[in-house]
Amino acid sequence: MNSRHTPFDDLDRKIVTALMANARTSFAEIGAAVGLSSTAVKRRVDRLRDTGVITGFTATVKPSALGWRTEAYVEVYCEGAAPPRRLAEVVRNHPEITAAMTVTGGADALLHVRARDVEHFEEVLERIRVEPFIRKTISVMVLSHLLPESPEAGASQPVPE
Amino acid sequence: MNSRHTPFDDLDRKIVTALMANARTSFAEIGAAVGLSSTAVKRRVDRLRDTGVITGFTATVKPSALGWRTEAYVEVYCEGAAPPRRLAEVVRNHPEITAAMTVTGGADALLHVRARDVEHFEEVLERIRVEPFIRKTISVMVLSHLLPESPEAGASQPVPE
DNA sequence: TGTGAAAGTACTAAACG
DNA sequence: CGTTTAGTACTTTCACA
Repeated sequence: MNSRHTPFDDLDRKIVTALMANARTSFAEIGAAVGLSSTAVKRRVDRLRDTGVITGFTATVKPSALGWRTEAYVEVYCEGAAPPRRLAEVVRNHPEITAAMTVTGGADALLHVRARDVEHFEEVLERIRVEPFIRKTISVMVLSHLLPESPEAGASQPVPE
Repeated sequence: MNSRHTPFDDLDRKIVTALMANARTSFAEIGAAVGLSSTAVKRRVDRLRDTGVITGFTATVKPSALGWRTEAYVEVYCEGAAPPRRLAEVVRNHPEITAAMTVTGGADALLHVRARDVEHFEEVLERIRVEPFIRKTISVMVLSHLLPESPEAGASQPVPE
């Protein structure tokens, strides 16, 4: 996971693009497309993983198929100066939070939340609101997607239905 | 891509979880973990792909390593009733938009935008603002992440640095 | 659905330009 | 960095319970 500035050439770009399109493409097939032997491709992929450019390979799944049918963004307003370290701890306590970041604008942080349904979402919101530092939240529910959803594998684990 | 309600048991859940953790795990290894032969695992994975539960396999990449160093959410306000169909067309014209959805609240839509830097982001914003229907935008820049970033492979293609 | 066997591929490491 | 070679492992199809 060495994140130093290693050179990153056109071949690497093409390899990364191929693996993003299909993480199970064989090294030989990638090699044929970029003009390299399969072992050379493997060596580059190993290096891209070591340097932290490629962080993993994941199956992309339709969240609704796993039982996550409700999605929302929650703007979080904190008491006084919000220490990002403490906020990060709070965020990790709630598995339904699939992304969280500090932001510019009126709110201190923005959370992306997935829940089974609206009832579940309300329960998550209540849990978040009683955390220390949290003064106020404003929720924006997602109605429909205008682009095909990106994987977002990290936190969307299957839920029992 | 048949999205019918096919039964989805514990075995399927475990297989999906294993493939989300590592899309290159062999069928034999998954089988050993869930108590199935490799051929049985393959058959289930094939079915999960056919039914649209698993939509693909992708490499997860650190966006900053590909040259995307600026990230923002853009709330979009439209003129009159915003037709989602037309909005979807607009959104597809800008490759920097990595996610887009209609939402509740004051705004009509929320866009997730990635750019190389602030200058590039400003250029994207200007392009979006001159689209028909768009009346106003409010940008929220992402400062830092409180959770490890999820893949989001879809639109983050490598950019030349 | 499950299993095992067999054929074809792919992965990986080693040796070398 | 690149290549080829060679052994091992994985995938895939097929026949069958």
